Amino acid sequence: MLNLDQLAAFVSVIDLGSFTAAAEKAGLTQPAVSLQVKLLEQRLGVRLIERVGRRAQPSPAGLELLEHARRILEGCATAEEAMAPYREGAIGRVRIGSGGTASIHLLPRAIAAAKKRMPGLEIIVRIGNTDDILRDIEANRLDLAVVTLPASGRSLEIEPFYHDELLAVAPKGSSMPTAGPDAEFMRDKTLMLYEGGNTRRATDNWFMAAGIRAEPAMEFGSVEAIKELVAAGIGWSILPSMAVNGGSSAVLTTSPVRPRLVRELGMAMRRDKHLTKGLREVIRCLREV
Amino acid sequence: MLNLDQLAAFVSVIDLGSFTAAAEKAGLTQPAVSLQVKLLEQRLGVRLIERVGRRAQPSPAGLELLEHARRILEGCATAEEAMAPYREGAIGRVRIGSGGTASIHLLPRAIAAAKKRMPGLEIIVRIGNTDDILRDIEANRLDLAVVTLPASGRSLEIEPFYHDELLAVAPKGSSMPTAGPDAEFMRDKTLMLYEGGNTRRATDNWFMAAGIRAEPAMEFGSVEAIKELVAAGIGWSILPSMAVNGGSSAVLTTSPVRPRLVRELGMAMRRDKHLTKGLREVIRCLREV
DNA sequence: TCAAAAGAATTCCTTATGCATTGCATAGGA
DNA sequence: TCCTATGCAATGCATAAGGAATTCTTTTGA
Repeated sequence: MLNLDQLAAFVSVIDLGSFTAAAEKAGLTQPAVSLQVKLLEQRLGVRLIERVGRRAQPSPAGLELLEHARRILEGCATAEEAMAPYREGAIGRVRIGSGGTASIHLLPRAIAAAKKRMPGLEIIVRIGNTDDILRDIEANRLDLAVVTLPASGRSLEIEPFYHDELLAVAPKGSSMPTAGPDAEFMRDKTLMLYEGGNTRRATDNWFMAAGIRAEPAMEFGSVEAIKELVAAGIGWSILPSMAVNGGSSAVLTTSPVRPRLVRELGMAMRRDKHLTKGLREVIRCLREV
Repeated sequence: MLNLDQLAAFVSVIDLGSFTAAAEKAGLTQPAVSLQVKLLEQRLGVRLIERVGRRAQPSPAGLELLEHARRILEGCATAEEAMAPYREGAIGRVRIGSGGTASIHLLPRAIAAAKKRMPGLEIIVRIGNTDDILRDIEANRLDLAVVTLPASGRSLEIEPFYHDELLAVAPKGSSMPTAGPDAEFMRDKTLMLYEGGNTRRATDNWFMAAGIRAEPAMEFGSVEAIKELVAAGIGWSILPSMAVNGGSSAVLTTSPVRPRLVRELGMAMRRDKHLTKGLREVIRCLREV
């Protein structure tokens, strides 16, 4: 393999016309530079510098190598410069996987905060179900997951960071028990439940605890669609508070259920994940939400 | 100053997806490669490889460095190669790719002529199909290709240099129309055609022009094999004249077909190929064939 | 001003070892 | 029966220490 120090020494000698001068510039002694050039010549099997009289001039081969060498050295400089933004943290990429609800109502805030601190940060959000996302985390196709707990995986590290209460949601003006509706109360309603993995499981368990089996009239994969349906008076639902705490109070009536029902969101990463500046920033912003 | 060994180690690890594999390929131990990459990362102040579980993947920064590194390493290879013609003693080496027929009947003459002028010239011939050879030309694994035209490639320069007529070939003593056999005449014969890319295509077109679809009884990848079969009286064929103009007139009857059918051979090189003395010589001898 | 030789310093590689992840096997629970 | 959990062997990378090789400096000569 060629050696960049040797190439640089060679170029410098030609440019300055002297081994001694090149040595001085490089902070070395003259014999060191002589040796570098000599080794390069040996390596290529070609005489590169004609030591004639006082000035060091390139041989024909040296002349041609000069062009190549300059290009190579310039390429190295360019490469080094290209790395600087990454070092400063001015550039980076964080790939986040998340369920649909969090993507809409929770991530944007965190992402906005992170972007404010690191404007060059590139953030990619992939929406999917928990299993797929965790698989991508394990395969390092994603850097960070935001999922509803519980979640497991031997190579994963999971950090709960947000409690989100599930609320009973009814059309505007519906009568709601003051202590909050319980399972008994809800069973008579036309129920539309969100067909998300852990969120749905939590809901089922809540009914189950009261000895009731949840029998939703409809199941939807989209919280937003359910909100529309409830607002239209089709029926009731139980939805994450983060999804209904926006401007929807004008068309929906919400209340905590009895006993209260909370789902926990967590961040998941590979245990051995290397924390880049950008990733660290995003995690910090998520914790602060 | 950056270090080419480190860059090469880094690229190799990414390409092979493993430190251990890269080490093996480089004839080193795994810790050596780990160290190379680590030093490179320290030097640039950036994480380059995500050691995720069992696989090694490039980080965003690594991905960008990868492009630079490849360019730099290729530049080094080019530079080294450019020095070869200046090297004393070794006159050079020319790597030629060619189809089977040309390799047997055309190249030897040209090579002999070149060797006569430059006795020290080292010549390597690789036989293969046009696609593979052109790919090797583009990748600079070959210096010069001799292929049947048409051939194309963005980075290739192609120079036609030889017209080779395709002849009808029959067992010795077969009656041949004086004006030469046409497609109509040939269709009744037991046909054995050479299964080469452009040569075969030219033959098909010749039949097609007469409104006849070539229906060979057999197809062979070897012209020599077909000659044997024709000589044994199995059937007729249409073969490059260069393949049957040798000592085969004792066992074969040949004739130009009507209308005449000619295939064109060309030389192909990378457009930016540096012409060494040896390469120039070989090209000259090929033109003179 | 450059080249050559000998000793010194540094770099780089190898061996040995530890830690983490992974895949498979076996056992337990819904 | 299927899914989940736990233990074990295997694999791959990181680290540390010793040693080989390279590369530098000093000195001297042309």
